[in-house]
Amino acid sequence: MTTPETKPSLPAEPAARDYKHTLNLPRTNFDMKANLTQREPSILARWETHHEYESLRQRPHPLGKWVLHDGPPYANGDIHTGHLINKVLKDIIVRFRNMQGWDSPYVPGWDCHGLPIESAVQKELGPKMRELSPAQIRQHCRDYAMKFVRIQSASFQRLGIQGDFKHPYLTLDPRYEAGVVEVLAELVKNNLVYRQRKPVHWCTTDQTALAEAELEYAPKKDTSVYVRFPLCVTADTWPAAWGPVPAAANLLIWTTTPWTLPANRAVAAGPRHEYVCVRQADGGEPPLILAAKLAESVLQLAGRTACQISAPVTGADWCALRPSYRHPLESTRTQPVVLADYVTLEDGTGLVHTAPGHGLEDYQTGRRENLEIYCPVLANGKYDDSVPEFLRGQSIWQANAILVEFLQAHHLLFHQAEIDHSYPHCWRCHKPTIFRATEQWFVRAGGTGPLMQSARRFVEEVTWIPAWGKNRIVGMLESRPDWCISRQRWWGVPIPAFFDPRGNILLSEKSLRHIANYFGTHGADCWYQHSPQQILGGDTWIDSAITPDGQAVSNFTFKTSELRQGADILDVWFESGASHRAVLNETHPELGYPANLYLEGSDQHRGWFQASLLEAAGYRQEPPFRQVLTHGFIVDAQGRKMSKSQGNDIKVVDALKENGADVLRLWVCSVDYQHDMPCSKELFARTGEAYRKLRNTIRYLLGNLFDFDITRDAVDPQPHSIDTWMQHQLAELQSQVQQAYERYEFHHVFKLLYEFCNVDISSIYAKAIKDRLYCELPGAARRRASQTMCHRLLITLVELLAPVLVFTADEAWQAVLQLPGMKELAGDTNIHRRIFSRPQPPPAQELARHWETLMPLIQDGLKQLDDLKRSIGLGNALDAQALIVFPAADVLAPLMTDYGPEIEDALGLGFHRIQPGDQWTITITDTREQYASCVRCWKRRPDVGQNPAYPDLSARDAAVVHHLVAEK
RNA sequence: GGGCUCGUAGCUCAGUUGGUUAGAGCGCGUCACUGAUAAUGACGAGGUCCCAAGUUCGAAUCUUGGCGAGCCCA
Repeated sequence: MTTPETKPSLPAEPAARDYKHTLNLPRTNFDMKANLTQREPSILARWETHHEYESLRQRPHPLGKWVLHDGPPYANGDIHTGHLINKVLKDIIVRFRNMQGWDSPYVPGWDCHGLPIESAVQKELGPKMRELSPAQIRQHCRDYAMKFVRIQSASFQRLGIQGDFKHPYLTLDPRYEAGVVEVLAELVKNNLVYRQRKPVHWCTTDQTALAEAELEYAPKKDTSVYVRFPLCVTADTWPAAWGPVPAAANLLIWTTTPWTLPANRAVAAGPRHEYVCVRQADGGEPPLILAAKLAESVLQLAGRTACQISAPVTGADWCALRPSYRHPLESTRTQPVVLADYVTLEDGTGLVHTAPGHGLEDYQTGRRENLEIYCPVLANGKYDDSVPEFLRGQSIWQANAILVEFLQAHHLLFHQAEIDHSYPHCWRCHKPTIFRATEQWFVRAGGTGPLMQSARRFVEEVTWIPAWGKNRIVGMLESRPDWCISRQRWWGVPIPAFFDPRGNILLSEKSLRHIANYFGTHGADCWYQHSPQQILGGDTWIDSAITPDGQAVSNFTFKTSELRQGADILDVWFESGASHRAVLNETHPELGYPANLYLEGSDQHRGWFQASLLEAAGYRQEPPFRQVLTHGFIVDAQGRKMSKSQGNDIKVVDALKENGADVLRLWVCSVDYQHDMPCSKELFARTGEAYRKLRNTIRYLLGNLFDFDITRDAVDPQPHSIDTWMQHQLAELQSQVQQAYERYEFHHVFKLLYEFCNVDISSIYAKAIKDRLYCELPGAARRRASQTMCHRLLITLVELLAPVLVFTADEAWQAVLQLPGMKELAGDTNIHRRIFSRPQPPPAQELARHWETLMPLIQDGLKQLDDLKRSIGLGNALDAQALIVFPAADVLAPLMTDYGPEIEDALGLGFHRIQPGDQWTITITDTREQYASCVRCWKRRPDVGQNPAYPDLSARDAAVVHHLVAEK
């Protein structure tokens, strides 16, 4: 192809060459080489200067509003392949919705608070951090977050993501923070928030709560003890299978943390495990109760032998009798044996010492069984005064030895051993951590409460794609406990509770609404800088109060000068889960509640989807989203997860530099995102090849339209032509691609378009129309009809590819606008502001059916051509002819004078003959010895030289050239 | 250990309610063209449908059990 600017003026050469100038060879400025890495940034710059996003918003939207609400990525680190898949999928959706005629805005967001940022800042600051005030620490965190918002925003835009990047939503925006507190106010209003003790990881050296991410696991030596807990033996709690009711018996438990024994409040048994009563050889000792499977090994460990083991009873059957025991350290306390699913028989005795104040599972059992969440350990790791006297004021680390001594003295110690196990340590001081119950804020989200009921109803009202997403979230809701929303950190939205010196707490709907307003103006930082008087705006505040024992009191008068602010912040999931309020209603009210779609990785069933659903269920009548679409995770070429430590991760920034955004976007489009997606450099390279095919197809179409003015030259296809076949294929394609978009099946979009370019256009159609495009008179109806089809193909392809290949479609559209007549007709100077063209009416079904007869014939012809190539070295199909035999009675028989030339061209032959007969056959023969070759069209046919004025031309070419000469 | 999910040519994907010899495109190999030219066309070779057992006249498809992988929990 030559570009329009460069018309080579060849020197006078042999006559054969001269005819080349009489051909209509393709011309275009649209380069074969994409050069995406250079071209894309300049296209972005043009969109920016022309305010394309804003002008898209102002375009007419016949279908109304359709909102995809962005889940906020965490403002930490460069973008990775997870961002790539997520953001590109979102962008494809938003763009095709806009092109369908919806008003589909996109407001990107960032999750800016939370531990990872606080930790990163802590690492940067080092020991210096301890000298900083909370407000100063928060400022560092803010700077850190904003830096990565900028970095990620630039990367997203470089990927061609279109949206309101000038006005993103940020969870550290004061108005967002206000929205979060508003949601809290709604939940408080509906009595869904309470305060209670719960065990958290605790460092007794730093005297602080720790998050899971702040723990380092290291080997630790501990004393493990097997302890006798005296069973309360009664006839109706003693299973018959265990034989005669003894005078006394002991439960045998095992623990590696003897210091938690004072806080024991239950013993847990597994419902399906079997328990037995073991009577020992040395008669004096009361029988022991433990799991049947472990009985022998435990006795052996202690060097004992059993003389009699009873029949077994399952934990469930046993607990149905409501057995109880006496606390080993306080014999007046009677405590229950309860069931718990997590009891295993891997080690221990199958009976688990349960201290709800010192373990998460224990805590959950405690909540379920209404046990006291008892934690006698102070922040510094020493016992308080509620424990037996010999332990008071002792450090728990020393208490182990004291307790072992005590147990031994009271015949409660069955056996002890030293063990070496992996144990959590504080990442700062590297000392062992403990679980310690502290006061935390909760949302009543678990169980069967009203919030859960509402959440379950919401789940039914939402369309989950894929459908199993619903199962997944239902499963999670079913098993979830109440939601602990407080964290003992700095970087987040404070839980704005005030405490008076007597422990009364101010956290009411009224106070929260007031504070939300205050945060909205001053930002949540004011919590650490302003006094309660300033915040509450007066000397007294009359409101409901929560008393130290958890009761609600109304009309309580707080003296603001006496109040101090609580130090807890909200769980970041609560923050992002509030975006349906903070963004859809507060910071970007143009979006509106609810959103049509949330789209995130499948991990968000537990994360953002659930947080959003639960919060909305606490005070809304309608779920925050109508559809939820999930995608899988990126894995490497072997299907393993990507991780920096394994070194198999792909850097998006590098991949961008190597391939360009459109290739990465095409890759996202080409994979079935509902499952895991393998990703590697090689796969990007492969996608690059597919990209080039799409690009070249567009280039071919453009090149053949250089002299075609759609407003003047359009000609409907002749019914019995390959154009009509193409029109049928195109109509089919449009309907299938539209359907695939609507169903979010983008890999089908890709496959449909790619195969269409490869097969329908490149292999069949483009080949068949070459002769008429190149050799006929420019204005010949046959040529114009094919150009008309090329034009339709071009517009349709560019439109259908536009949501995916955003840069290439833009570039192609600019070339389309340069075609004759297009500027006036198209109107839209930007493809991305267009609404999909309505499909041309498909041709009559019978015409399509004709080609079902002809295509196999063409296939057969190709095979014969290949055979001739091998057997007699026939190189060019133009040196061959076809004899087409058709059944005389076939419906196609009268049409064969039309279809004959179409078959000739579809096979790229020089000549053909048609002949009635019994059945369809095609016979290809070599004509090199038979006919002369036309020097213009290279077809070898009998009519070459027919016109004496042009002895080296075929009849058609002679006529064309004659006409061209006459025109001059 | 539990919940959800996946496993079909080298790659990306189709395979309807079980039904002939499991398909497509790309890639690969060979050839052709040199007027889509760092492009294009043709032909060809590629599969233990992850494995095993079961149901059935018949299984890629249904059941069970493994193996491998991912996400979320414990």
